[in-house]
Amino acid sequence: MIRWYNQNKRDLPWRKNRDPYEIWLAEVILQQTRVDQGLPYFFHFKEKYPTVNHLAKAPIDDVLRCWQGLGYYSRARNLHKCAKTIVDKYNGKFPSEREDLIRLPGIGPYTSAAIASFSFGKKEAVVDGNVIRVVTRLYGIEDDISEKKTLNQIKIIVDDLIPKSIPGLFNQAIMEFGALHCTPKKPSCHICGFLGICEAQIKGKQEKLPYKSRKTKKRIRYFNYFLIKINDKYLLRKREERDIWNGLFEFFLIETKTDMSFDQLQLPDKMILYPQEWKILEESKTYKHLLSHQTIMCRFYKIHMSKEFEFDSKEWEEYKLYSKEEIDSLPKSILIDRYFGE
DNA sequence: AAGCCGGGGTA
DNA sequence: TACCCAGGCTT
Repeated sequence: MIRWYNQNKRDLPWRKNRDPYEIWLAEVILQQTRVDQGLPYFFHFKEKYPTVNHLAKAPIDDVLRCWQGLGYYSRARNLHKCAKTIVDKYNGKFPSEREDLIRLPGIGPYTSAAIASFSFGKKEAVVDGNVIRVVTRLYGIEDDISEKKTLNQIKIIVDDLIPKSIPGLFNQAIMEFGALHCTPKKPSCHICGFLGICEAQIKGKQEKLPYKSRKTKKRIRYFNYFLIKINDKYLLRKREERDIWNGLFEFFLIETKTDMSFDQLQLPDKMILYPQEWKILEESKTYKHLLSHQTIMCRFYKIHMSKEFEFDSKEWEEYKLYSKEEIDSLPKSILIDRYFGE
């Protein structure tokens, strides 16, 4: 495995040194994210926030804006929380023990082992998607990886394999092997050093493993956004409920359970009461925005409002006016950003 | 233990 | 369309 790694490894920036800040930043960015997708974000974060102190001092909206487009935005909020904790409780220095690291926000079983082994040379085995795939194939484990006991079984195997002298190198090697060689589809078995040893390959089951029972079922939601512009400013609010895009900004939203035309929407009372004070200027096409667990069907309506219109009812209280320049600097979903960019 | 949280690449 | 990605948090 290590021989393969030395010959085939990618030249990745966070492998250039053992700085725990860089390792941590890279690992959090790469959670459920491909290296190619995360790479530009890593460079941007490192440039804008050279140390954990810079990151801790930044406003959360700026951090989220830098994170925009990466998804799973709780990662960005926890990244920021963690930076503050490192500065406040650890004097700006990352702890080296896994049991301390795992208590920090956004750092779980994988990331704690990654930082401890890569940065501090600790013998802590990482179990990520790559390791799960490599191990279930090599050992022919057909158990359901949705179950914790299967993951524990994998952990025991890797704990036994990981060498005392070079734990970090081994962790890097097995993950890189999974990412580049032992891939989910069409693994490179024909040129594999484990040919004839790998249980999955011997049985011809390499693409059947790992087996996962859990399937995420999708929910369809209908978003109707109103672009309300007054004196060159737009009405936006920050999403703060337990839902997608927590912490990101959006236009005035009416969500419906079914596909509805504008006439069918339940408009705010003030708009029903004073129909002469507003009108629709434009209706967008329907955008289909795919998330891994939801499908958002979305339409944007440009609404003209008279300057006398009063946003004093409860339905508007979360919303405030922002200039175009301010909106550029605010964190938004890719859906909003794309539409507004047009 | 199960459900939730994004966006993009690939077959 | 379905699955996956250097997972973690909440319930």
